[in-house]
Amino acid sequence: MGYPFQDIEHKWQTYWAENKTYRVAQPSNKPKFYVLDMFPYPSGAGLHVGHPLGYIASDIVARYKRHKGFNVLHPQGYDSFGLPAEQYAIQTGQHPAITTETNIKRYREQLDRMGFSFDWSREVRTSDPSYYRWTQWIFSLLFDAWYDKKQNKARHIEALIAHLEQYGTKDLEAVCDADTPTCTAQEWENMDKGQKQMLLLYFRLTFLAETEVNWCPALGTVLANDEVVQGVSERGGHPVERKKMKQWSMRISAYADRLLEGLDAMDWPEPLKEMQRNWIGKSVGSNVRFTIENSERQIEVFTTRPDTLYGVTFLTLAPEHEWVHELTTIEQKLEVDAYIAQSAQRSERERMSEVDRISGVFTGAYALHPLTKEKLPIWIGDYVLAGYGTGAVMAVPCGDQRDFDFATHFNLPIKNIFKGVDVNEAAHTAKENTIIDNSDFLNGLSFTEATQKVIKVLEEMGMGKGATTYRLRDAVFSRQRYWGEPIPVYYIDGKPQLVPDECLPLELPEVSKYLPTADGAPPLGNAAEWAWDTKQNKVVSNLKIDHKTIFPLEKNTMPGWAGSSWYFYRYMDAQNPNAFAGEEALNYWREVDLYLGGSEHATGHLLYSRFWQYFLFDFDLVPVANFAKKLINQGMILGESAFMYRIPETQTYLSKGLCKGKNVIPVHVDVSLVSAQNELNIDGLKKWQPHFSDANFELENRKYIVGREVEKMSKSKYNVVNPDAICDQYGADTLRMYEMFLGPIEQAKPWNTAGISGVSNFLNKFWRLFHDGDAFNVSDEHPSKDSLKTLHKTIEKVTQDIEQFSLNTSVSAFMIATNELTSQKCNHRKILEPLTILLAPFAPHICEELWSLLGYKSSITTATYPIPNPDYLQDDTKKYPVSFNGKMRFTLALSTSLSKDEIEVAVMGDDRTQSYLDGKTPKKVIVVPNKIVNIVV
RNA sequence: GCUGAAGUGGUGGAAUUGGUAGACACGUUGGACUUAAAAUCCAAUGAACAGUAAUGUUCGUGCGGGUUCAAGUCCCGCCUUCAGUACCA
Repeated sequence: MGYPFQDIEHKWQTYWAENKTYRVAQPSNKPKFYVLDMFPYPSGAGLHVGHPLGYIASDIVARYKRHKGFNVLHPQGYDSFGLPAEQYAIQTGQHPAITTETNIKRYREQLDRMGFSFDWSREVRTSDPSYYRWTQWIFSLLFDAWYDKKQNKARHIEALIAHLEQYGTKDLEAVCDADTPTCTAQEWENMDKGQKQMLLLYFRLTFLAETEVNWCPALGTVLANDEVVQGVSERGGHPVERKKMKQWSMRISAYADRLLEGLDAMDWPEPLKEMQRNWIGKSVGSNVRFTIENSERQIEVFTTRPDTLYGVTFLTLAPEHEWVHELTTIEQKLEVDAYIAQSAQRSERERMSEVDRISGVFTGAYALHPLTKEKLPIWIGDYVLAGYGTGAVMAVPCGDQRDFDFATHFNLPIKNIFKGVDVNEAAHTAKENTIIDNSDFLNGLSFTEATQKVIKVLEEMGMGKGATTYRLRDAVFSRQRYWGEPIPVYYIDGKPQLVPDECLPLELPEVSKYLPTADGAPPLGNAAEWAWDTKQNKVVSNLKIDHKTIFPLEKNTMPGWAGSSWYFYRYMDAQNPNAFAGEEALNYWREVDLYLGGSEHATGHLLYSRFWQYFLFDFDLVPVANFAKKLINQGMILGESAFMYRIPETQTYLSKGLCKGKNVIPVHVDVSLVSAQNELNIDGLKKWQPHFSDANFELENRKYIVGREVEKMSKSKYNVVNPDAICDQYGADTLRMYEMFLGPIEQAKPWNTAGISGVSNFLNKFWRLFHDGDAFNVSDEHPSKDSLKTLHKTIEKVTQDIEQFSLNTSVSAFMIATNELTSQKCNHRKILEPLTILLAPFAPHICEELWSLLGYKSSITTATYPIPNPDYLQDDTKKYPVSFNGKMRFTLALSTSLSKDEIEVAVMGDDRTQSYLDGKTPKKVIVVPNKIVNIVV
C-alpha cells in the first residue's frame, strides 16, 4: 500500500489555513519576490487539469524562493466580470453576482486541494465594488489626460487647456488625429462649455467617438478586434458585422511607439514579443498627395515605397473612402454605387475566403502625378482598406503584387522602373539589391537613397512628407452588457462628465432584465435608478431626470480587459481603502518578478496592461513602467477526446477497428468512460446518457475500442479531466509532480494519465525509504560518501533546474536520487533533512509530514534551502575524447585531480593509447580548453 | 503568403549548448515473492546482422548537402506539423 496521502494532505491543508501560514509580511527587510499567475475567470465548469499547470509551476517557484530567504508575494484572485455569468442570468434570471460567487467557491475548493501557497488575504475580484472603484478611478484619470508627443508622455488635461488658452491648437498637430478641428486662442475663448468639451474629446486618452465597430447581433454587443476570430465571435461563434456607433475608446495608439520599443528590453518570450510587434504593425514610409484633375481636392495616400513614385500608373481608393461619391463622374455613378453596395454586403468572412478574387471599378476621375503631371486613373477596389493608412494607395504594379494583379485584371498600364528586372510575369517586390531606373532624378539610386531623396523633394513641394502608420487601432472600451464595470460618466446635453472621484465606486444598479432594452439601449437601460444627481452627488431614480441638476448616466459598461489591466498592483495592498495601492507597498513590491500565463493573451490582456502601466507611470503613480520583469507562457494542456462511430441513420456503433472504408459519424463520449487501453465501458455509457440504452455495439475481440483525437479541453467535447479525481486517486503531491513531469512547461501537450503511476511510485518509494512498516525510521549515523554524493548532486541539479524553469527534469532528478538511496539502503537523517526541503516546493504535503516526523515545526517558515557542497560534486574521473595528430580516436577517462604532467602519464599508461602510439614517444600532449587531449606523435 | 516555434525509440520526453544519443518515466517481456491476484522487488528493452555465450559489427535524432578529428546541436537548400496574422499599401 502507498503512503497515506489523504490523511496527510488534509492535515496540512487544515494546518496551513488555520495558522495563516502563507500570509505575507510587508514591509520586510528580506528581499522581495513577486510571482504571479494570470488570474482565472471563474467559469461554471470548474477547474480542469489544464488550469493548474501554470499555478503549480509558479507555486514551486514561490515555495523555493521562500526557502531561499525571499519575502514572496504569491497571490490569487478572480477576473470575475464576464459573459458566461451574464448569459446564465439572461437564461435563468439569476443575478450574475450569485453565479459568480458560487463558481468562485468551487474554484477555491479545487485550488485548496492542490496545496497552493497563495496568500488569500490579498484575494481580488474584479467584480467587487471595492476593487472596480479603482478601475473606474483609472478610467477617470485617462479621461482627464492627453498625450503630449513633444514630451512623449501623458499629461493632465489642464496642461492642454492652458495651451489652448494661450495658442489655440497651434503646435498640437502631431498630437491629434487628422480630423481634429483647429482653433485659435481667441476662438477657444469664445467657445461655450459644451463646445470646449467636444474639442477636448479629440485629445483625451479615453474618449467618445463615432467608430466603426464589430457588432455582434446575437450577443447584442460590440466586440474588440481580438474578440473576433475569423469573422465570428470568439465566444459562441456568432456572426459579426461592421457598424458605426458612438463608443468609448482608449487612445492606445498614442503609446504605439513606446509599446513597440519597450519590448526590446523585456525578458518576455521572443515569440510573444514578436506577436505584439506584428500587432502594433509599424510601417515607415511617407504620405503623398495627388491633385485631382479639375478639382481643388487632393488625395493623400500612404506608401512604404516612396522610391517607386515614378512607377505609379493609377490610384486605388477603399470603397468606404469619403470622397468616392464626390469624385465619381456621372457616367460611372451607377457602376460605382453598385460596387460599393456589393462590397458593403460582403461579410468579413467572405472577404477572407475570397482573397484571390480581384474586384474594382473605375471612378471616371483622374489624378495628376505630383512630379510628372501624368494623368492617373482613380479606381475603387476592396483590396484597399478604409481603416489602414489613408484608405487610398498609389498603385505601383511593377513593385507590388496586388497592384500588379489588379492592373493585369483590368488591363491597366504597368511601368517598369527597376534596372535589369523582368516584370512581365510578376511584380518585383524586393527592396535590396534593386536599382531604380526610368525615374528621372532617382535613376541609379538604391531603395534607401531614393526614398530619402523623394521625401525631401515632396516636402519641398508641399506634396507629401515622411510618415509612419500603425496597424494598432484605438481600443473600443464600451460594451452593451450588464456584468461589467459601470463607466463613471453622466451626460449634460450629450456631453460626457465624470462622476467625481470621491463618489466612486459607481455601483452596478439592479435591473429587471439582463437583455438590451426594447429600444436597443444596453441592459443598464432597464435600471430604475440610473441617473446622477449633481446636487446630492448620488445615483437617483431615472424618473427624476430634469437635465438641470439630474442627468442620465452612461449605460455602457467596461470591457473584460479593464479590470485585468492593473490587478497586479491591487495584490500589493489589497485592503487599502484610500488608494489603488499605497505608495509604501508600491515602492516595496515594485513589479511582478515572474508572471505566468498563456500566450493567448499576447495581443489582449498583455498589451492593454502594458498600455495602462505606461500611462500610470507617466503620472508617477507606479515606480516602474514595465509591470512584469519576466514572463513565461505555459503551454495549454489539451484533452484527448474519445469517439464512438455511428452508422448514419441507425443506433449502431462500430468499434474503431471496424470502421475502415465505412461511412460513420464520430460521436464524442465522456473520457471518464474509457480505459487507458481505449476500451469503452458500455454499461457506464448507458447510465451516462439514457438514450444510448437501446444502441447496438459491434465489438472487436469482445471490446468496444474508441478513437482518440487531441482537442482543446472543453465541457462540450466531454474530454475534461477534473483534478479532484486525480487528487482522490493519487493525491495532490502526485498530481503536482506529474503535471511538471509531463514535459517542458512552455509546451502544449495532451493530458494523458498513462505515466502517472511512475510519479506515484516515486513518492511511495521516497516515503518507504524512511519508514519501517508504518513506523518512521531514520538513522542518526553518518551517511556514506555515496549517499552524500547523491544528495549534493541532486541539490545542485534541482536548484539549477528551478532557476532555469526546467521543472520536468528536476522531477527526474528526484527519481534518480531515490533509486540510488534505495539501493544504498540510506535512511539517514542527514540526507533526509535537506532532501525534504529540496522536494517541498514540488510535493509540499508529504514533505511537511516528514519534516514534522523529524521533529520540526512547519517547514514553510523555519527551513532554509540546502546548498550543495562542492566536495561531493566532483567526479573522480572525467571523460575526454583523445585525438592523435588531430584525429579523434577514442574517449579516455582521466582523473580530474591529475596535473598536466600526470595527464601525459595517464595517456601513456593506457593500453589502447599504447597500441596507437606503437612504441613511439609522443612529442607533446596538449590539453585544449574544449577538453580534447591532443597527442602529436 | 508572412512571422514564430518544433520534428529524437512503441509512448511522454533527456542530452552539461559541438564531445559515449535515447537520462528519467510509461509500456512491453522475463524472473522473484504469493494457493492466486494486487502491490512490491530484480533484470532486459533503438534497429539490423554475426555468435551457444560474454561480446562484436553496421545503421540510426524529418529529407538532401556542407563545415569539423567529432554534428540531434553549426551553415545552405527542402519537407512536415503546430501557433499567430493576413488583400496592411
